[in-house]
Amino acid sequence: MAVKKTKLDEMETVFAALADQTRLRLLNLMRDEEVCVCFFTEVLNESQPKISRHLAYLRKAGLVDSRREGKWVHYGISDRLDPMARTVLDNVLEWLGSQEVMTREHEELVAACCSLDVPVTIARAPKPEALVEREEIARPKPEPEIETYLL
Amino acid sequence: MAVKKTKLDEMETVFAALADQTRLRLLNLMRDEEVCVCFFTEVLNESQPKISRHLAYLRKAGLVDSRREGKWVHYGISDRLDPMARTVLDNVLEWLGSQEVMTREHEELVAACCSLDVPVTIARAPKPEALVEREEIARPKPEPEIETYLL
DNA sequence: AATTCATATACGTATAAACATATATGTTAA
DNA sequence: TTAACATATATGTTTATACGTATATGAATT
Repeated sequence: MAVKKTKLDEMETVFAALADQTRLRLLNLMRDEEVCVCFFTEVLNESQPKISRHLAYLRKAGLVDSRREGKWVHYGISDRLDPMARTVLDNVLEWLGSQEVMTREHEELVAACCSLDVPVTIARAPKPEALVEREEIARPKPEPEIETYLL
Repeated sequence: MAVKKTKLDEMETVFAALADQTRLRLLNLMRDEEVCVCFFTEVLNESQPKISRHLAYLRKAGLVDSRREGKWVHYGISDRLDPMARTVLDNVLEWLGSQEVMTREHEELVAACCSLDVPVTIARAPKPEALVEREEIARPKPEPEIETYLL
């Protein structure tokens, strides 16, 4: 016997999910696309259980979806949101994006994806595709050309 | 020694304020203009202390302002909101307005302002101006004409 | 000044939520 | 099968929050 969830219930749920700074920071990082848990943990410099718990909260609230890829789990903003919730979430991301501190954290994520010198915890983790592409565009790898020349 | 409030703090505060159904219902009623506390209590059919407490929460969060007029106190949406918060709140009101239950509650407020047969608790309370004007436009009073005719 | 009316706040209780630490669970490699 | 890696969940503690009931506070009337 499922309890019917009203729109007001949904509103309360969505705003409760947004009423926490750690969760806002998580949403900021996954603004462009899904991100692996280990990257959240690394960039936000928070404990793994804490990050995991907040991600679970966001998922239960319906704001994000998760996908497992072997040992790795990715979280991204849900593409099945109620239009109203989607609008509010867009507002949130814009508000976050207007803050230098949040912009900097997102840049740290980008840096973590592009840098070759990263902690072992994320060294082998699957990187967000869009950010990896940015790497290839911004920094063409010199190694392949050198090797080809030697051959 | 005031603690400096960051934008992330403000976001958390705003969304925490929105994360309660009673408070959402209150915002819905004051969407057009300020409303006297007694009308909130009457229309939402909730206890006075409960209403008062939630209004205080909204005021502390900066979403609403209050104004005393003798024995009566009016609450309305603040006109000094951060633009980002304002955008979110506008979308909240739109989300609320899309719900039949919320539309009906707002209509109850209008009815309470226009009806001549109301509980003594709000019979003498100052009515929201915009809604009163709507009364004059929508329902011209027949009594004044009858009285004038008798005279 | 006492009384009435309108609203704010106090008090006690129950529930929810955030957190650090510990541990369980799921996947992969050896 | 065991061990390593990545993530989810359990546990105990602290803090915040919502609520009903009671009371205090502020304004107006008598």
